[in-house]
Amino acid sequence: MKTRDHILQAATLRFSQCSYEEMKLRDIADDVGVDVALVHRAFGSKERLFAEVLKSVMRPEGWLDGDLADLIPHMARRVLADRSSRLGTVDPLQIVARSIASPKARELIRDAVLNDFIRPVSAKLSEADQHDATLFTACLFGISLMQHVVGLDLSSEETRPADEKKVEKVLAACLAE
Amino acid sequence: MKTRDHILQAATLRFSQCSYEEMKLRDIADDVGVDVALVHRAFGSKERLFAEVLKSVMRPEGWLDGDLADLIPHMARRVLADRSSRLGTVDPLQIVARSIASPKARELIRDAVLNDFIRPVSAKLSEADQHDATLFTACLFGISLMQHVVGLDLSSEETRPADEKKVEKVLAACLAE
DNA sequence: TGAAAATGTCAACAGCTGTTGACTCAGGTC
DNA sequence: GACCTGAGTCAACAGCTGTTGACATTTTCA
Repeated sequence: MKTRDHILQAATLRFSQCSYEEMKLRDIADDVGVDVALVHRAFGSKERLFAEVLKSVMRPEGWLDGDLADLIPHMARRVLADRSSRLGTVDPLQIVARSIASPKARELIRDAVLNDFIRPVSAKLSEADQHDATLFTACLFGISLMQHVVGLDLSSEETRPADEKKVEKVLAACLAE
Repeated sequence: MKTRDHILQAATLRFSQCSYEEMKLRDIADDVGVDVALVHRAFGSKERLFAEVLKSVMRPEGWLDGDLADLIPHMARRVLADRSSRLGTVDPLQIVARSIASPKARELIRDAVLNDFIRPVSAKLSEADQHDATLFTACLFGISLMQHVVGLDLSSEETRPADEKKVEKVLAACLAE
């Protein structure tokens, strides 16, 4: 595996754990064991590095495959998953949620979310409605943000199944015509 | 009106337009027409200034007054309001949404949201459920974020009434038992 | 009045962090 | 061997921004 790939991998993990501003190139350099200058030069700039991370992570296998009926419970489960079951994994929702307010990252995220999430979801609707798909995405982001970034729990271990059902209902309400 | 109040007012407006990191003390100084040092000293630190803004804005008149049945349409309307109808106004949701990912602001926001929003909403529920109230808050934040920070529209002028109805349904689904 | 406290200014510091230029070194190619 | 290219290191720069100390000015009040 090339060093460049190691850098991308380390950056992806970092960006899913902290915001664009919090994420220092020197942290990645330490993770990989190289100099900061190399991290910078490998992608040209921090901004372009973030763009690469976003690109690689917004098209994962099975992200938006299959049916709407599968998508909703899948997302509900994912978004309520607790920290222990997410160790080491990378969640695109979290990367987006963490850096969405950063001026440098905002436009990149805007485009990625629109093209790689909202539009595909919209296309799955019987009457393709971008407002509905955007509402759906908004709620998903809000939940992910609250749960993983702010740290206010939306679910406890005991009530997990009922909580997932409720989130499914909320998400379904976004897409109902 | 004392200069300190002018500073607080300018800061409130600024924080509702950009994130904690983006908001520079020098901007406020220019707004008010004083030196940066004064802005800093008036509140002790940028962080304490933000805390004051948060405190002053999270207890506005009529924020959470009245019935649950009123709260839902009120929030639906507020969260879909377009830019022109919000000129000069300050929306607590936006202040929170814009800075929620900032490490310095995160804890302050966490406490404020929990104490001044989630708990009061939870108390209004027939069976006070904090998970439900948190889900409600999460969706609200997500929608506000998408609409006002990211800039992806959830509604257009022509479809406004129907869009508000849909958001009401989504919010109601969060609180249904 | 006169002292002291508050209000405010100015300039400079300090720390961080992305970025860049100069250099080294290994490996492949002619 | 000579040359060149790409990977990598090192040190330093540059710009920003919260913060602070020293000083000037106004207000307060005994």
